[in-house]
Amino acid sequence: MIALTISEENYLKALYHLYQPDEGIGTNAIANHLNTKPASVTEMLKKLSEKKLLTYEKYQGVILTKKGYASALNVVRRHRLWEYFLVDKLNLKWDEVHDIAEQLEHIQSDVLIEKLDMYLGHPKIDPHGDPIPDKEGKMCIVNCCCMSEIKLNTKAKISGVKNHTTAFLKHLDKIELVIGKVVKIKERNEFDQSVALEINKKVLHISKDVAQNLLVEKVK
Amino acid sequence: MIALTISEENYLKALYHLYQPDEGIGTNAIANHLNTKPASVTEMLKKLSEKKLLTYEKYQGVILTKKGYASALNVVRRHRLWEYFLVDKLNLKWDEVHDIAEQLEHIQSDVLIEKLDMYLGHPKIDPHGDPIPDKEGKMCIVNCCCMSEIKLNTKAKISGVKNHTTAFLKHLDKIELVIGKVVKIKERNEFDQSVALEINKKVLHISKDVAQNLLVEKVK
DNA sequence: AATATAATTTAGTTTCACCTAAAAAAATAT
DNA sequence: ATATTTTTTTAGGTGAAACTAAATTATATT
Ligand SMILES: [Mn+2]
Ligand SMILES: [Mn+2]
Ligand SMILES: [Mn+2]
Ligand SMILES: [Mn+2]
Repeated sequence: MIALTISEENYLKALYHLYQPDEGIGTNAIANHLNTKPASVTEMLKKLSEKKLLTYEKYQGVILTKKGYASALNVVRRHRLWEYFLVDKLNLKWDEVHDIAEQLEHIQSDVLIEKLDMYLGHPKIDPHGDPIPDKEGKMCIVNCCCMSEIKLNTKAKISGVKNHTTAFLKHLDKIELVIGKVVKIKERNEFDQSVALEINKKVLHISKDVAQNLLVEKVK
Repeated sequence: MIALTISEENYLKALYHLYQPDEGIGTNAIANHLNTKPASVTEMLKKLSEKKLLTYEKYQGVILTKKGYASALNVVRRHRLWEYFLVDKLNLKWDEVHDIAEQLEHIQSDVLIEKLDMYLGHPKIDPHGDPIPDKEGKMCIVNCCCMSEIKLNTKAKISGVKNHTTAFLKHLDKIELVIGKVVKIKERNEFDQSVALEINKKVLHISKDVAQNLLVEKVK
Protein backbone atom coordinates (compact mmCIF):
# COMPACT_ATOMS: atom_id res chain seq x y z
CA MET A 1 0.00 0.00 0.00
CA ILE A 2 1.98 2.93 -1.36
CA ALA A 3 1.71 6.22 0.58
CA LEU A 4 -0.71 8.87 -0.59
CA THR A 5 0.28 12.37 -1.64
CA ILE A 6 -0.85 15.36 0.40
CA SER A 7 -3.27 16.26 -2.35
CA GLU A 8 -4.76 12.79 -2.48
CA GLU A 9 -5.21 12.80 1.29
CA ASN A 10 -6.96 16.14 1.10
CA TYR A 11 -9.38 14.85 -1.51
CA LEU A 12 -10.21 11.77 0.56
CA LYS A 13 -10.80 13.90 3.63
CA ALA A 14 -13.04 16.25 1.65
CA LEU A 15 -15.07 13.30 0.40
CA TYR A 16 -15.44 12.04 3.94
CA HIS A 17 -16.74 15.42 5.08
CA LEU A 18 -19.05 15.88 2.11
CA TYR A 19 -20.60 12.46 2.37
CA GLN A 20 -24.41 12.29 2.55
CA PRO A 21 -26.30 8.99 2.64
CA ASP A 22 -27.70 7.90 -0.73
CA GLU A 23 -26.01 10.69 -2.65
CA GLY A 24 -22.96 10.63 -4.85
CA ILE A 25 -20.75 13.64 -4.24
CA GLY A 26 -20.57 16.11 -7.12
CA THR A 27 -17.50 17.62 -8.69
CA ASN A 28 -18.63 21.16 -7.90
CA ALA A 29 -19.11 20.47 -4.22
CA ILE A 30 -15.64 18.97 -3.98
CA ALA A 31 -14.02 21.81 -5.91
CA ASN A 32 -15.75 24.31 -3.68
CA HIS A 33 -14.68 22.53 -0.50
CA LEU A 34 -11.04 22.32 -1.60
CA ASN A 35 -10.83 25.73 -3.25
CA THR A 36 -9.95 24.31 -6.63
CA LYS A 37 -11.78 24.03 -9.92
CA PRO A 38 -14.12 21.25 -11.09
CA ALA A 39 -11.76 20.35 -13.91
CA SER A 40 -8.99 19.64 -11.43
CA VAL A 41 -11.35 17.51 -9.37
CA THR A 42 -12.27 15.33 -12.33
CA GLU A 43 -8.62 14.57 -12.95
CA MET A 44 -7.98 13.62 -9.35
CA LEU A 45 -11.10 11.47 -9.16
CA LYS A 46 -9.82 9.43 -12.08
CA LYS A 47 -6.52 8.89 -10.30
CA LEU A 48 -8.11 7.90 -7.00
CA SER A 49 -10.50 5.63 -8.81
CA GLU A 50 -7.59 3.79 -10.41
CA LYS A 51 -6.14 3.33 -6.96
CA LYS A 52 -9.46 1.78 -5.86
CA LEU A 53 -10.02 4.42 -3.23
CA LEU A 54 -13.37 5.44 -4.69
CA THR A 55 -15.85 4.43 -7.33
CA TYR A 56 -16.19 6.88 -10.14
CA GLU A 57 -18.32 6.79 -13.26
CA LYS A 58 -18.45 9.86 -15.46
CA TYR A 59 -21.22 12.25 -14.48
CA GLN A 60 -22.40 9.92 -11.71
CA GLY A 61 -20.88 11.42 -8.62
CA VAL A 62 -18.43 9.64 -6.45
CA ILE A 63 -18.41 7.36 -3.39
CA LEU A 64 -15.49 6.22 -1.24
CA THR A 65 -14.66 2.52 -1.20
CA LYS A 66 -13.98 0.72 2.09
CA LYS A 67 -10.30 1.29 1.49
CA GLY A 68 -10.82 4.98 0.65
CA TYR A 69 -13.03 5.49 3.67
CA ALA A 70 -10.40 3.95 5.95
CA SER A 71 -7.71 6.21 4.52
CA ALA A 72 -9.92 9.27 4.91
CA LEU A 73 -10.67 8.42 8.53
CA ASN A 74 -6.99 8.00 9.16
CA VAL A 75 -6.35 11.55 7.96
CA VAL A 76 -9.21 12.79 10.14
CA ARG A 77 -7.72 10.91 13.08
CA ARG A 78 -4.34 12.55 12.60
CA HIS A 79 -5.90 15.99 12.16
CA ARG A 80 -7.92 15.78 15.36
CA LEU A 81 -5.13 14.25 17.42
CA TRP A 82 -2.82 17.10 16.42
CA GLU A 83 -5.52 19.65 17.23
CA TYR A 84 -5.90 18.10 20.64
CA PHE A 85 -2.14 18.23 21.14
CA LEU A 86 -1.92 21.86 20.10
CA VAL A 87 -4.64 22.95 22.50
CA ASP A 88 -3.98 20.62 25.39
CA LYS A 89 -0.19 20.60 25.45
CA LEU A 90 0.97 23.71 23.61
CA ASN A 91 -1.84 25.94 24.86
CA LEU A 92 -2.84 27.25 21.50
CA LYS A 93 -6.40 28.53 21.31
CA TRP A 94 -9.12 26.47 19.65
CA ASP A 95 -9.39 29.00 16.85
CA GLU A 96 -5.66 28.82 16.04
CA VAL A 97 -5.17 25.11 15.56
CA HIS A 98 -7.04 24.10 12.44
CA ASP A 99 -4.63 25.51 9.85
CA ILE A 100 -1.63 24.04 11.63
CA ALA A 101 -3.35 20.65 11.88
CA GLU A 102 -4.05 20.85 8.15
CA GLN A 103 -0.30 20.61 7.71
CA LEU A 104 0.51 18.20 10.53
CA GLU A 105 -2.13 15.69 9.41
CA HIS A 106 0.06 14.81 6.41
CA ILE A 107 3.16 13.76 8.34
CA GLN A 108 3.78 10.15 7.38
CA SER A 109 4.66 7.95 10.34
CA ASP A 110 2.48 5.38 11.98
CA VAL A 111 4.69 5.08 15.04
CA LEU A 112 4.51 8.86 15.51
CA ILE A 113 0.73 8.84 15.61
CA GLU A 114 0.60 5.86 17.96
CA LYS A 115 3.02 7.53 20.35
CA LEU A 116 1.18 10.83 20.11
CA ASP A 117 -2.12 9.14 20.85
CA MET A 118 -0.61 7.38 23.85
CA TYR A 119 1.02 10.59 25.08
CA LEU A 120 -2.29 12.46 24.90
CA GLY A 121 -4.05 9.66 26.78
CA HIS A 122 -6.15 8.38 23.85
CA PRO A 123 -8.47 11.38 23.67
CA LYS A 124 -11.94 10.72 22.27
CA ILE A 125 -13.00 14.25 21.36
CA ASP A 126 -11.07 17.09 19.70
CA PRO A 127 -11.11 20.74 20.83
CA HIS A 128 -14.15 21.49 18.66
CA GLY A 129 -16.19 18.59 20.00
CA ASP A 130 -15.55 16.27 17.06
CA PRO A 131 -14.86 12.60 17.75
CA ILE A 132 -11.34 11.26 17.21
CA PRO A 133 -11.30 7.92 15.36
CA ASP A 134 -9.10 5.28 16.97
CA LYS A 135 -6.50 3.19 15.13
CA GLU A 136 -9.23 0.95 13.72
CA GLY A 137 -11.41 3.89 12.71
CA LYS A 138 -13.88 3.49 15.56
CA MET A 139 -15.16 6.63 17.23
CA CYS A 140 -17.73 7.44 19.85
CA ILE A 141 -21.12 8.51 18.55
CA VAL A 142 -21.62 12.04 19.75
CA ASN A 143 -25.24 12.16 20.74
CA CYS A 144 -25.82 15.79 19.92
CA CYS A 145 -28.17 18.03 18.05
CA CYS A 146 -28.28 21.59 16.90
CA MET A 147 -29.04 24.27 19.45
CA SER A 148 -31.68 25.70 17.16
CA GLU A 149 -33.65 22.46 17.29
CA ILE A 150 -33.91 21.98 21.00
CA LYS A 151 -37.11 22.33 22.99
CA LEU A 152 -37.78 25.22 25.34
CA ASN A 153 -36.83 24.85 28.99
CA THR A 154 -34.51 21.93 28.44
CA LYS A 155 -31.04 21.90 29.90
CA ALA A 156 -28.25 21.27 27.44
CA LYS A 157 -24.49 21.14 27.42
CA ILE A 158 -22.48 22.79 24.65
CA SER A 159 -20.76 19.86 22.96
CA GLY A 160 -19.41 21.08 19.65
CA VAL A 161 -19.50 23.50 16.75
CA LYS A 162 -20.64 23.12 13.17
CA ASN A 163 -18.80 26.17 11.95
CA HIS A 164 -15.03 25.96 12.49
CA THR A 165 -14.02 29.44 11.35
CA THR A 166 -11.77 31.56 13.51
CA ALA A 167 -14.39 34.32 13.51
CA PHE A 168 -17.07 32.08 14.97
CA LEU A 169 -14.81 30.45 17.55
CA LYS A 170 -13.49 33.81 18.72
CA HIS A 171 -17.05 35.06 19.05
CA LEU A 172 -17.93 32.10 21.26
CA ASP A 173 -14.89 32.84 23.42
CA LYS A 174 -16.04 36.42 23.77
CA ILE A 175 -19.55 35.51 24.94
CA GLU A 176 -18.02 32.70 27.03
CA LEU A 177 -20.07 30.00 25.39
CA VAL A 178 -17.41 27.31 25.30
CA ILE A 179 -17.60 23.53 25.17
CA GLY A 180 -18.82 22.01 28.42
CA LYS A 181 -21.02 24.92 29.52
CA VAL A 182 -24.51 23.95 30.60
CA VAL A 183 -27.35 26.21 29.49
CA LYS A 184 -31.13 26.26 29.62
CA ILE A 185 -33.12 27.35 26.61
CA LYS A 186 -35.56 30.01 27.88
CA GLU A 187 -36.98 31.64 24.81
CA ARG A 188 -36.97 31.51 21.07
CA ASN A 189 -37.98 34.66 19.18
CA GLU A 190 -40.29 34.16 16.25
CA PHE A 191 -39.11 37.32 14.55
CA ASP A 192 -35.34 36.71 14.17
CA GLN A 193 -34.97 33.16 15.52
CA SER A 194 -32.66 34.42 18.23
CA VAL A 195 -32.48 32.43 21.45
CA ALA A 196 -32.34 33.42 25.09
CA LEU A 197 -30.26 31.14 27.29
CA GLU A 198 -29.89 30.95 31.02
CA ILE A 199 -26.38 30.29 32.31
CA ASN A 200 -25.92 30.30 36.10
CA LYS A 201 -28.95 32.52 36.64
CA LYS A 202 -27.77 35.01 34.04
CA VAL A 203 -29.45 35.45 30.68
CA LEU A 204 -27.56 35.40 27.39
CA HIS A 205 -29.10 36.24 24.04
CA ILE A 206 -27.63 34.58 20.98
CA SER A 207 -28.45 35.13 17.35
CA LYS A 208 -29.93 32.59 14.98
CA ASP A 209 -26.52 32.26 13.30
CA VAL A 210 -24.86 31.32 16.54
CA ALA A 211 -27.62 28.89 17.55
CA GLN A 212 -27.50 27.16 14.19
CA ASN A 213 -23.79 26.49 14.49
CA LEU A 214 -23.78 25.20 18.05
CA LEU A 215 -24.14 21.55 18.91
CA VAL A 216 -25.51 20.56 22.28
CA GLU A 217 -26.33 17.42 24.13
CA LYS A 218 -29.26 17.07 26.48
CA VAL A 219 -28.55 16.99 30.17
CA LYS A 220 -30.57 15.08 32.82
CA MET B 1 8.86 37.69 2.84
CA ILE B 2 7.04 34.94 0.99
CA ALA B 3 7.23 31.45 2.47
CA LEU B 4 9.74 28.97 1.08
CA THR B 5 8.81 25.65 -0.49
CA ILE B 6 9.87 22.41 1.16
CA SER B 7 12.44 21.90 -1.54
CA GLU B 8 13.90 25.36 -1.10
CA GLU B 9 14.15 24.81 2.64
CA ASN B 10 15.94 21.52 2.08
CA TYR B 11 18.48 23.17 -0.19
CA LEU B 12 19.17 25.92 2.33
CA LYS B 13 19.62 23.39 5.10
CA ALA B 14 21.97 21.34 2.93
CA LEU B 15 24.04 24.44 2.23
CA TYR B 16 24.21 25.17 5.93
CA HIS B 17 25.46 21.66 6.65
CA LEU B 18 27.92 21.62 3.77
CA TYR B 19 29.45 24.98 4.59
CA GLN B 20 33.24 25.09 5.03
CA PRO B 21 35.10 28.35 5.70
CA ASP B 22 36.71 29.88 2.61
CA GLU B 23 35.13 27.40 0.22
CA GLY B 24 32.21 27.82 -2.12
CA ILE B 25 29.98 24.76 -2.04
CA GLY B 26 29.97 22.73 -5.25
CA THR B 27 27.03 21.47 -7.23
CA ASN B 28 28.11 17.85 -6.91
CA ALA B 29 28.38 17.98 -3.14
CA ILE B 30 24.89 19.44 -2.89
CA ALA B 31 23.41 16.91 -5.29
CA ASN B 32 25.02 14.12 -3.35
CA HIS B 33 23.76 15.42 -0.01
CA LEU B 34 20.20 15.80 -1.29
CA ASN B 35 20.08 12.63 -3.39
CA THR B 36 19.39 14.51 -6.56
CA LYS B 37 21.41 15.32 -9.69
CA PRO B 38 23.80 18.23 -10.32
CA ALA B 39 21.60 19.56 -13.11
CA SER B 40 18.68 19.90 -10.70
CA VAL B 41 20.92 21.70 -8.24
CA THR B 42 21.99 24.29 -10.78
CA GLU B 43 18.37 25.15 -11.47
CA MET B 44 17.51 25.54 -7.82
CA LEU B 45 20.61 27.64 -7.15
CA LYS B 46 19.47 30.09 -9.81
CA LYS B 47 16.08 30.35 -8.19
CA LEU B 48 17.46 30.84 -4.68
CA SER B 49 19.92 33.35 -6.02
CA GLU B 50 17.10 35.41 -7.50
CA LYS B 51 15.45 35.36 -4.11
CA LYS B 52 18.68 36.75 -2.63
CA LEU B 53 19.12 33.75 -0.36
CA LEU B 54 22.57 32.97 -1.75
CA THR B 55 25.19 34.36 -4.09
CA TYR B 56 25.70 32.31 -7.17
CA GLU B 57 28.06 32.86 -10.10
CA LYS B 58 28.35 30.15 -12.70
CA TYR B 59 31.10 27.66 -11.93
CA GLN B 60 32.04 29.57 -8.77
CA GLY B 61 30.35 27.59 -6.05
CA VAL B 62 27.75 29.06 -3.81
CA ILE B 63 27.54 30.87 -0.47
CA LEU B 64 24.49 31.68 1.64
CA THR B 65 23.64 35.35 2.17
CA LYS B 66 22.74 36.67 5.63
CA LYS B 67 19.13 36.18 4.74
CA GLY B 68 19.72 32.66 3.41
CA TYR B 69 21.77 31.73 6.44
CA ALA B 70 19.02 32.92 8.77
CA SER B 71 16.42 30.89 6.89
CA ALA B 72 18.63 27.80 6.95
CA LEU B 73 19.19 28.16 10.67
CA ASN B 74 15.49 28.47 11.17
CA VAL B 75 14.92 25.13 9.47
CA VAL B 76 17.65 23.59 11.61
CA ARG B 77 16.00 25.06 14.69
CA ARG B 78 12.67 23.49 13.80
CA HIS B 79 14.27 20.15 12.98
CA ARG B 80 16.09 19.92 16.28
CA LEU B 81 13.19 21.16 18.39
CA TRP B 82 10.96 18.48 16.88
CA GLU B 83 13.62 15.82 17.47
CA TYR B 84 13.82 16.91 21.09
CA PHE B 85 10.03 16.72 21.37
CA LEU B 86 9.89 13.27 19.82
CA VAL B 87 12.48 11.84 22.19
CA ASP B 88 11.64 13.78 25.34
CA LYS B 89 7.85 13.79 25.19
CA LEU B 90 6.81 10.97 22.89
CA ASN B 91 9.56 8.56 23.99
CA LEU B 92 10.76 7.74 20.53
CA LYS B 93 14.34 6.50 20.35
CA TRP B 94 17.12 8.76 19.13
CA ASP B 95 17.56 6.64 16.04
CA GLU B 96 13.88 6.91 15.07
CA VAL B 97 13.39 10.67 15.07
CA HIS B 98 15.43 12.08 12.22
CA ASP B 99 13.17 11.04 9.35
CA ILE B 100 10.07 12.25 11.14
CA ALA B 101 11.76 15.57 11.94
CA GLU B 102 12.67 15.89 8.25
CA GLN B 103 8.94 16.19 7.65
CA LEU B 104 7.97 18.20 10.71
CA GLU B 105 10.65 20.84 10.09
CA HIS B 106 8.63 22.12 7.14
CA ILE B 107 5.42 22.91 9.02
CA GLN B 108 4.83 26.62 8.54
CA SER B 109 3.80 28.39 11.73
CA ASP B 110 5.88 30.73 13.82
CA VAL B 111 3.50 30.60 16.75
CA LEU B 112 3.66 26.79 16.71
CA ILE B 113 7.43 26.78 17.03
CA GLU B 114 7.42 29.43 19.75
CA LYS B 115 4.88 27.45 21.75
CA LEU B 116 6.72 24.20 21.19
CA ASP B 117 9.99 25.77 22.31
CA MET B 118 8.30 27.10 25.44
CA TYR B 119 6.62 23.76 26.14
CA LEU B 120 9.93 21.93 25.89
CA GLY B 121 11.59 24.45 28.22
CA HIS B 122 13.83 26.09 25.61
CA PRO B 123 16.17 23.14 25.14
CA LYS B 124 19.70 23.99 24.02
CA ILE B 125 20.82 20.60 22.70
CA ASP B 126 19.01 18.03 20.56
CA PRO B 127 19.01 14.25 21.19
CA HIS B 128 22.17 13.81 19.11
CA GLY B 129 24.11 16.48 20.93
CA ASP B 130 23.62 19.17 18.30
CA PRO B 131 22.88 22.73 19.46
CA ILE B 132 19.38 24.12 18.92
CA PRO B 133 19.42 27.70 17.56
CA ASP B 134 17.14 30.10 19.38
CA LYS B 135 14.64 32.42 17.71
CA GLU B 136 17.43 34.83 16.77
CA GLY B 137 19.68 32.06 15.48
CA LYS B 138 21.99 32.05 18.49
CA MET B 139 23.18 28.72 19.77
CA CYS B 140 25.60 27.54 22.40
CA ILE B 141 29.06 26.65 21.15
CA VAL B 142 29.52 23.01 21.88
CA ASN B 143 33.09 22.74 23.03
CA CYS B 144 33.71 19.25 21.77
CA CYS B 145 36.18 17.29 19.74
CA CYS B 146 36.36 13.91 18.14
CA MET B 147 37.00 10.90 20.35
CA SER B 148 39.78 9.78 18.04
CA GLU B 149 41.72 12.98 18.69
CA ILE B 150 41.75 12.94 22.43
CA LYS B 151 44.86 12.32 24.54
CA LEU B 152 45.37 9.12 26.51
CA ASN B 153 44.25 9.01 30.11
CA THR B 154 41.95 11.99 29.82
CA LYS B 155 38.39 11.83 31.10
CA ALA B 156 35.77 12.80 28.59
CA LYS B 157 31.99 12.94 28.39
CA ILE B 158 30.15 11.70 25.32
CA SER B 159 28.52 14.83 23.95
CA GLY B 160 27.37 14.06 20.44
CA VAL B 161 27.63 12.05 17.25
CA LYS B 162 28.98 12.92 13.82
CA ASN B 163 27.21 10.06 12.11
CA HIS B 164 23.42 10.22 12.44
CA THR B 165 22.48 6.93 10.80
CA THR B 166 20.13 4.54 12.53
CA ALA B 167 22.75 1.79 12.31
CA PHE B 168 25.34 3.80 14.21
CA LEU B 169 22.93 5.08 16.85
CA LYS B 170 21.55 1.60 17.47
CA HIS B 171 25.09 0.31 17.83
CA LEU B 172 25.84 2.94 20.46
CA ASP B 173 22.69 1.93 22.33
CA LYS B 174 23.82 -1.67 22.27
CA ILE B 175 27.25 -0.94 23.73
CA GLU B 176 25.60 1.56 26.10
CA LEU B 177 27.72 4.45 24.95
CA VAL B 178 25.08 7.15 25.07
CA ILE B 179 25.25 10.90 25.46
CA GLY B 180 26.29 11.96 28.94
CA LYS B 181 28.44 8.92 29.77
CA VAL B 182 31.86 9.73 31.16
CA VAL B 183 34.74 7.64 29.92
CA LYS B 184 38.52 7.54 30.25
CA ILE B 185 40.69 6.85 27.21
CA LYS B 186 43.03 4.03 28.25
CA GLU B 187 44.65 2.81 25.09
CA ARG B 188 44.84 3.45 21.38
CA ASN B 189 45.95 0.57 19.16
CA GLU B 190 48.43 1.46 16.47
CA PHE B 191 47.34 -1.44 14.30
CA ASP B 192 43.62 -0.78 13.79
CA GLN B 193 43.16 2.58 15.58
CA SER B 194 40.71 0.98 17.95
CA VAL B 195 40.34 2.52 21.39
CA ALA B 196 40.00 1.05 24.87
CA LEU B 197 37.79 3.01 27.23
CA GLU B 198 37.22 2.72 30.93
CA ILE B 199 33.64 3.19 32.11
CA ASN B 200 32.97 2.69 35.83
CA LYS B 201 35.97 0.38 36.25
CA LYS B 202 34.94 -1.72 33.26
CA VAL B 203 36.81 -1.71 29.97
CA LEU B 204 35.12 -1.21 26.62
CA HIS B 205 36.82 -1.59 23.27
CA ILE B 206 35.53 0.47 20.40
CA SER B 207 36.55 0.41 16.76
CA LYS B 208 38.17 3.24 14.83
CA ASP B 209 34.86 3.83 13.04
CA VAL B 210 33.03 4.32 16.28
CA ALA B 211 35.71 6.57 17.75
CA GLN B 212 35.77 8.75 14.67
CA ASN B 213 32.06 9.39 14.84
CA LEU B 214 31.84 10.18 18.52
CA LEU B 215 32.12 13.69 19.89
CA VAL B 216 33.30 14.21 23.44
CA GLU B 217 34.01 17.09 25.74
CA LYS B 218 36.81 17.07 28.26
CA VAL B 219 35.91 16.67 31.89
CA LYS B 220 37.86 18.07 34.86
C1' DA C 1 -40.66 17.85 -26.42
C1' DA C 2 -37.78 21.62 -27.03
C1' DT C 3 -34.99 24.86 -24.83
C1' DA C 4 -32.32 26.95 -21.34
C1' DT C 5 -29.34 26.37 -17.46
C1' DA C 6 -26.19 23.99 -14.67
C1' DA C 7 -22.82 20.39 -13.86
C1' DT C 8 -19.16 17.83 -15.61
C1' DT C 9 -15.58 16.50 -18.66
C1' DT C 10 -12.00 17.28 -22.22
C1' DA C 11 -8.25 19.79 -24.31
C1' DG C 12 -4.59 22.50 -23.98
C1' DT C 13 -1.35 25.34 -20.67
C1' DT C 14 1.43 26.44 -16.63
C1' DT C 15 4.64 25.81 -12.72
C1' DC C 16 7.53 23.09 -9.87
C1' DA C 17 10.93 19.88 -9.07
C1' DC C 18 12.93 16.51 -10.86
C1' DC C 19 15.42 13.72 -14.83
C1' DT C 20 19.07 12.34 -18.95
C1' DA C 21 22.25 13.45 -22.38
C1' DA C 22 25.27 16.56 -24.38
C1' DA C 23 28.08 20.76 -24.25
C1' DA C 24 31.14 23.79 -21.93
C1' DA C 25 34.33 25.17 -18.46
C1' DA C 26 37.65 24.19 -14.87
C1' DA C 27 40.95 21.36 -12.73
C1' DT C 28 44.49 17.84 -13.08
C1' DA C 29 47.94 15.08 -15.18
C1' DT C 30 51.34 14.24 -18.65
C1' DA D 1 51.50 23.54 -23.02
C1' DT D 2 48.49 19.95 -24.17
C1' DA D 3 45.60 16.37 -23.16
C1' DT D 4 42.58 14.07 -20.00
C1' DT D 5 39.35 13.95 -16.38
C1' DT D 6 36.03 16.06 -13.47
C1' DT D 7 32.67 19.46 -12.55
C1' DT D 8 29.14 22.30 -13.93
C1' DT D 9 25.83 24.05 -17.03
C1' DT D 10 22.49 23.90 -20.88
C1' DA D 11 18.90 21.80 -23.55
C1' DG D 12 15.08 19.20 -23.78
C1' DG D 13 11.67 16.25 -21.36
C1' DT D 14 8.56 14.02 -17.59
C1' DG D 15 4.87 13.73 -14.07
C1' DA D 16 1.99 15.92 -10.55
C1' DA D 17 -1.30 19.18 -9.62
C1' DA D 18 -3.15 23.01 -10.66
C1' DC D 19 -5.45 26.38 -14.26
C1' DT D 20 -8.78 28.42 -18.38
C1' DA D 21 -11.76 27.84 -22.09
C1' DA D 22 -14.56 25.02 -24.76
C1' DA D 23 -17.33 20.93 -25.41
C1' DT D 24 -20.42 17.64 -23.64
C1' DT D 25 -23.97 15.64 -20.73
C1' DA D 26 -27.59 16.11 -17.32
C1' DT D 27 -31.26 18.63 -15.22
C1' DA D 28 -34.86 22.04 -15.03
C1' DT D 29 -38.18 25.14 -17.23
C1' DT D 30 -41.49 26.39 -20.35
MN1 LIG E 1 -9.77 21.22 12.09
MN1 LIG F 1 -11.39 20.08 15.03
MN1 LIG G 1 18.17 14.97 12.43
MN1 LIG H 1 19.60 15.69 15.57
